[in-house]
Amino acid sequence: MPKLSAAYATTTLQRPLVATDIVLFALRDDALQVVLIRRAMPPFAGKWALPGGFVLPDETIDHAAKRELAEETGMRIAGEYLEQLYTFGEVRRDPRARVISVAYLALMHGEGAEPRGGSDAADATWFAIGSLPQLAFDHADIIAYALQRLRYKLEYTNVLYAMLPEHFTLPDLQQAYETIMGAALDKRNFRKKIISLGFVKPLQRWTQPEKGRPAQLWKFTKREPVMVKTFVTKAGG
Amino acid sequence: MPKLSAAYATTTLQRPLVATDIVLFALRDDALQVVLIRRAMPPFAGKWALPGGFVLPDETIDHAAKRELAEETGMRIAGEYLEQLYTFGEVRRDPRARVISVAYLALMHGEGAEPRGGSDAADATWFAIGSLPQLAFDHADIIAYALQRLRYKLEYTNVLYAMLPEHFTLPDLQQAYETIMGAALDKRNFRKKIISLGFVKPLQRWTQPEKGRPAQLWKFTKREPVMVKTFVTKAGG
DNA sequence: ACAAAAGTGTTAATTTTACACCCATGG
DNA sequence: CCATGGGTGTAAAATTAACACTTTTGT
Repeated sequence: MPKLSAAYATTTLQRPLVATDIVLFALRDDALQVVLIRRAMPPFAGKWALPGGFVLPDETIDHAAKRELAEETGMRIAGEYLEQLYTFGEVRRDPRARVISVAYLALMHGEGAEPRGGSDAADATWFAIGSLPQLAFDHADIIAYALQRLRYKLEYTNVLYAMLPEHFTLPDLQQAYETIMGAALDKRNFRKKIISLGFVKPLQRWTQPEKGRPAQLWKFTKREPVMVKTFVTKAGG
Repeated sequence: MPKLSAAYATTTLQRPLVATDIVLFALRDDALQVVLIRRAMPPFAGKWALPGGFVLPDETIDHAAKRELAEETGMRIAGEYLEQLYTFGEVRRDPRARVISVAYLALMHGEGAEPRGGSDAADATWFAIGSLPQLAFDHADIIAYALQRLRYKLEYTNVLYAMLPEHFTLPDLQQAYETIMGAALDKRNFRKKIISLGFVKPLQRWTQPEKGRPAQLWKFTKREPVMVKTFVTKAGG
């Protein structure tokens, strides 16, 4: 194996370290929530933070993200959604050492998904986006960035498949959009739009509500990321 | 300063290293071109690669990107455009060691901007996107990703300000779009669109061409990133 | 029959597309 | 007056936005 350049080798003891932080969102109790852990170790011991940790030498960054999430919260991103967000590299973002963190956006459906602390996490639980505690490091920035990205993605992808159960009603789906976007949508226009995009298809099944008319159940046509076919300006003349 | 956890400290000698690679695009000779360097050192000595290098302990990643670009090519990203793209972390992407690379997208206007080799670069020059040489590492993937990102950005931002001179004609601007998107656009519709977006404003100056009618000069209203005000679904009902 | 929630259609406004000729200049 | 490239408008089509009543069920 060829050696690294002499110039870089001399700085070896102060190289930046590489970590990953995961913003795992789910819809719970009609709110967008994120999993946080209570840090067991300094710095910021006792403070809430995103799950995450250092990337090991023989794993990809994606793998580190999934592993740390599982270790610290018990949550697994299986058929759900995991996407690299951004790499945060301010020099003093971690008081211990120079740590560069590759942040991830993860989505899952949150009903019945209870995190449990583990590893470096004294505790782990969901927080609604609107009532986050004070956070360690630059994790508030990371969450804000993740939320912005999620909102953009809702506009032109089907990523919501990861946040809803396999079968759902259109009012459920609309509720999910509204909760995440923080805005009310017109029911008729919403339905027309979402159906015409082809993201969802109806089942021959209906809910059995205690009150009100039963709602038809739908499913996503694909449970993998699909983009709207925008983004091709037209030719001509 | 608090210490890192014992578990992580034991892996200290094989921590991932952090580098940055820069995809610097410019429009030259009616083509989208990218700066490549010829590697002076192994691995891939003699092969073409993106400019880039390791992140030093006391600099941000953005800074490392600018510094390495300057060292290896002599090019400076001043009032231009620099954006973090994606972090590439496959375990064996660098045969020397575990190297994680934070890739950047940089844009500048390329007329009269001649790179020169330096530092670890035996040579540095522009290549048209359509005729790239064989590339070291996963740099072909990185360029492909950067190109995709640039094309998306053209659709909803004014980033082209970084790739055009301060004053330009609308045919120049259209040509730039077409070159990057790889598609022809209708002249009248293009003008209506770009003007209605408010990205550009006309000057009271005209070109003095050798042939044909003089063209009016325009400038960008803002020489900083601005997004189209899309991305807000409407409320109601 | 009432309360609750689901479902449905039409019109106006806006945006996007298609398309062809006239204008200003230099040689 | 010709060649070259710049500049312009309008109508059709598609998309988006606004908006209110009827249906189904359980009690």
